[in-house]
Amino acid sequence: MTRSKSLLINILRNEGLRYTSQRRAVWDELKSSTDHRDAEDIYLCLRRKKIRVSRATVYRTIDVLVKNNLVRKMELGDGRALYEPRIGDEHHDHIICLETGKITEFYNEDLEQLQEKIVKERGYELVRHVHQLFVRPLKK
Amino acid sequence: MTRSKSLLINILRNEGLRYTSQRRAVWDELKSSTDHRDAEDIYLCLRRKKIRVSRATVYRTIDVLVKNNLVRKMELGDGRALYEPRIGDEHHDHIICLETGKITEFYNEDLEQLQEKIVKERGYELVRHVHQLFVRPLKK
DNA sequence: TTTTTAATGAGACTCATTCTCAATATAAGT
DNA sequence: ACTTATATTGAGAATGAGTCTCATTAAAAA
Repeated sequence: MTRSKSLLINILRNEGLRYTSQRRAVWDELKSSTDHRDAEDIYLCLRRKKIRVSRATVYRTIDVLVKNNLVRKMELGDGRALYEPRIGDEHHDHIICLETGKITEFYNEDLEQLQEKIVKERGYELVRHVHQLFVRPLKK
Repeated sequence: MTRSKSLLINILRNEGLRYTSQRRAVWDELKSSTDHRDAEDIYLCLRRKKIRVSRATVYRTIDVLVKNNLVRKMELGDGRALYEPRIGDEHHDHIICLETGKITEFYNEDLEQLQEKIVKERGYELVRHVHQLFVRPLKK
């Protein structure tokens, strides 16, 4: 049994959920690439591979994976969301190029601490954050 | 003619758009409060005041106002958006309390500069950014 | 095995938002 | 002012991501 397979089994067990072929397939598909993909893309790729799974199950499974930090959800702000596998990865935010659509990841410790400080000063504790930088290539 | 009325007229002129009672009504409604409100709320408030306007026009008008910086759009990430008037206001981001739903605005110069630095290092120019801190009240 | 209970799939549904297009209103031209 | 040309509007249909329902199917327990 591979490490990531047992990882999935453990997560499902902790959630009181069963280990099914569909859940395995969704997780396998997600971790097959480090791209940022939407649920529809995952669904279509599985169907193309002749794996019987429904959209509902793809959405339901991704929710479980996100909740258990196997997958990171990135909301685009217009109602769409992209997902990427978190195979032992560090937290990061995204730079989205408006011209090319390219998505770059970034992480900055000062920025993280600044956020913590800002909410603490106002009597809050940070649960999660959304931080996206929409950019254009610098003209030379 | 009030300052904000002529402001709207100028914006519409620049966009090659006509000054209509509906567009005036949407802007009047938006600037009547500094709250973060959704398009449906604007629509319903106008209807309650017996102003004849359609949802389509509310959405269309808000888009123009956002494009011209009379209104700030805040995307909640789940497909909904809230709007607030920008009457000579400074840029700010939002802290959203997950328990009470309360929205607090914040602005931090260091954070703004850090963002600029992060994208510049990667050969980009910052166009806009989305930054939301989802929080919980600190337990005493 | 048999039983119990959870998971699945097809498609209906939701909800914010956008689109369509005939009817109407605005601004320009005279 | 009046007419004309064109932009705007409204009602409701359409969209699209995501969720829900519930009869059927599949895991796990007994």
